[in-house]
Parts: sequence; structure tokens; C-alpha cells
Amino acid sequence: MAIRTLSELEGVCLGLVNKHQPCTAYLLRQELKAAPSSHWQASAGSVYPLLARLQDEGMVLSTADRADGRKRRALRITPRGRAALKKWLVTGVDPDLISSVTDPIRSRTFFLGVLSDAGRVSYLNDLVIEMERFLGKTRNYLNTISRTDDIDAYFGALGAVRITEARLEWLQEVRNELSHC
Amino acid sequence: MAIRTLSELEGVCLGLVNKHQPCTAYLLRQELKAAPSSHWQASAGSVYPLLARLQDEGMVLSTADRADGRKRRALRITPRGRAALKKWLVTGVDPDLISSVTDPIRSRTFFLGVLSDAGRVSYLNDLVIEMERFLGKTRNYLNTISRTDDIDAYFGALGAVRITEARLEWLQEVRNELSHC
DNA sequence: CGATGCATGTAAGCTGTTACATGATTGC
DNA sequence: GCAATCATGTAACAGCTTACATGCATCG
Repeated sequence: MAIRTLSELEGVCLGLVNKHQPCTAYLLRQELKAAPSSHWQASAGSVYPLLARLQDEGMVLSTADRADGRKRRALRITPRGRAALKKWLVTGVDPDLISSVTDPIRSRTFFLGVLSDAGRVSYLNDLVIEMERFLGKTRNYLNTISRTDDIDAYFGALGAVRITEARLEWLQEVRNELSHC
Repeated sequence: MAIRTLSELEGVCLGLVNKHQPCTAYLLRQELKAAPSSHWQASAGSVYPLLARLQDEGMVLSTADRADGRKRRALRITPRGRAALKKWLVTGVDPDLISSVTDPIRSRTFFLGVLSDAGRVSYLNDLVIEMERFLGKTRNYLNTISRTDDIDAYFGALGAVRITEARLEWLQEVRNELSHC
């Protein structure tokens, strides 16, 4: 049977299973919550049904593991799962995917004109402060990763830092230009 | 009655109505499609019900306009709509929103390890090429906007260019580092 | 006179969320 | 013994998409 294309969260979860196996679904959720990006809430309502689906399709194996008496399932990726993960990964070259980054801050800048002059300046100042705080978080997260131990995670986290730096510099420019006019 | 917080697409659509009024729902969809970001498909199935909802809540006014015989509705924002738009805009300072940027390319880099050495290099090369193409698009889009005519749109589009430049530089670094090891 | 663009809308489905529900284990 | 954490799961809902359906206007 042909292997279907995974959704974004499916790809990420399957990638995490591949990296941490054997691991629990709970651990995947913890990993996603620890990331500086708040995009994936990785709620129980998405992760558990998602994993059950991948299991039904033969992409992950889940074995009951009652070593410590707790109800607990150890997840592992299958060869079929690894094939699906590879397929998902290279869909990254799709132009639609490359251009699908969402930035709610950037969306809002298109409409700054509705605020009063004072309101706009105050909003942009607050925004710069929060963005600096967020940049600090992404840098801290990068520092928790060893480049030699996990080069992929290192470059992923480095990307977050670089992109946040660009967002901050751009926001500062917007604030400075819109403050005196 | 208290004004509820708008969703992302609601905020963007209401902002566009405010900017272009009087305008049709169709024009909003064209604007969103013309943007270099592919995030908002702004499908008929989302835009028309959305606008009907905002109209029910007294945030937009829609008047039948059969000037050219065509079935057509002219949209305008109301004072209540403008208040909602302002409220939505300043929610940008929320740390959760600031950190909610999604980048499917960056997500995938965390799992580059599943690819073979050759596959990884080839994927990253393709990715750099596509990212360069996308950067060209964001720059073209920026060039269509007059800074003096619409400073907000100018800075919004400038943000897209800056962030895409950062993504490209980061990707090139990843490719160069992962190619010879 | 046919293709393309303008213009509005609905129905079904996908993918995620929040909130709820349950229960065992570990540490203070 | 009680709180926090580990661990799994369900039900209802939110917000968007795709695909479908309709019809007039404009241009070649």
C-alpha cells in the first residue's frame, strides 16, 4: 500500500518517536511544551488519537510496559513509519509550505493605522520588550542543546534564534520610524 | 455588550475592510491571495460566513449594490468594528502569540538525521533554491507598495523580506555545515 | 459565443483545541 | 497523607479547508 503524506503534527510526533524510542506519548507532549514555540500545544486530545492512528497504519509499535506498575505504553517506529517520516520531511521543498509561515505580529502591523499615535507607540514599545524576552528564551533553549550530541536539534534551535533576531530588529526599526512621524 | 476577541483571520479581514471600504468580500480574498504568504487561503467557505458573523455582531455593514446589475455587497466597518479591530491588534503583546510562529521548514530540520547523507544534501540544496525564489517574491511584493502611500503595508511587507532573508541565511549555514561531515 | 473573471454562497471534512475524566507514583 | 507529576484517554467544539454550486459581465 502507498504511504500517505503525514500532517505537520504527525510528522513532528513521528520524528520525536524515532529520536527518543522507546518512549511514551507523555514524553512527546513534554518535549513539545518545552520548545520555545507555543505553536504546538500537543494536547492529549490530539496526541493520543494521532498515535493510535499511526499505530493502526503500522507506522509505530506500542508495547504495554508495566515495569513500575503504571499503565504505560512504550512507542517505537517501524520501517514503514521511517519511510513515512522521510517522505514527510522532503515535502519541505514545496513552495506552498515554504511560504506558509504565520506571524501574528506581522499580520497586525498591516493595520497599525487604526491605533492613535500614542497607542501605536506604546504598543510597539511593549512588543519590543516582549520580543526581547522571547529572544532570551530561544537563546536559553539553544544553550540546552549540545551541538555534537544532536546537530539537528542544534540547527533547529539556531534557526529559532536567527529568525527571532530578525523579527526583533525589524520591530525596532518599525518602532523607531513610526515614533517620530 | 462586551466586545469579544477576534480570531486571526477575522482580525485580518476586518482590517482589510477598514482599509479598503467600501469593498466586496471578493476583493478581500484577492488581497489575501496576492500576499506572498500562503498561510491564508481565504477560501470562500471561510470568508463569507466570517463576514456574515461580523455583520450579525454589528462590526461590519453590508449594503446591496446592484449598480452594474451584478449581485454584490459593499462592506463597511462600524464604530463597534473599529473598536474590535483595535482590541484585536493590541493582543499582539501576548507572549503566547509572539511565540506562535510556525515554520514547517524549521520543524523538519529537527529530523534531518533520518535522511541519508546524499538525500540530506540534495534536500537542503533544493530548499535553498526554493527559499531564494520565495525571497524574490517577497521583495517583488514589497516593491509594489509605496512607503508614503501606505506605511503600514510597507513595514508589514518589509518584515516578510527581513524574516525570509534570515531564514535563507540560516538554511545556507545548515547546508554548508551538514555537507562536509 | 465561449473563456475568463467577478461575485456569493453551502456542505462535508480535516486537524487541531479545551475541558473533562481517571488513576497510579513519587516526594515532601 | 496530600500535592505534584506521570500517564492515558474521550467528547465537544473551533476554525479553517476543499469541493461544489450558481450566475452575471467583460473581452476577444
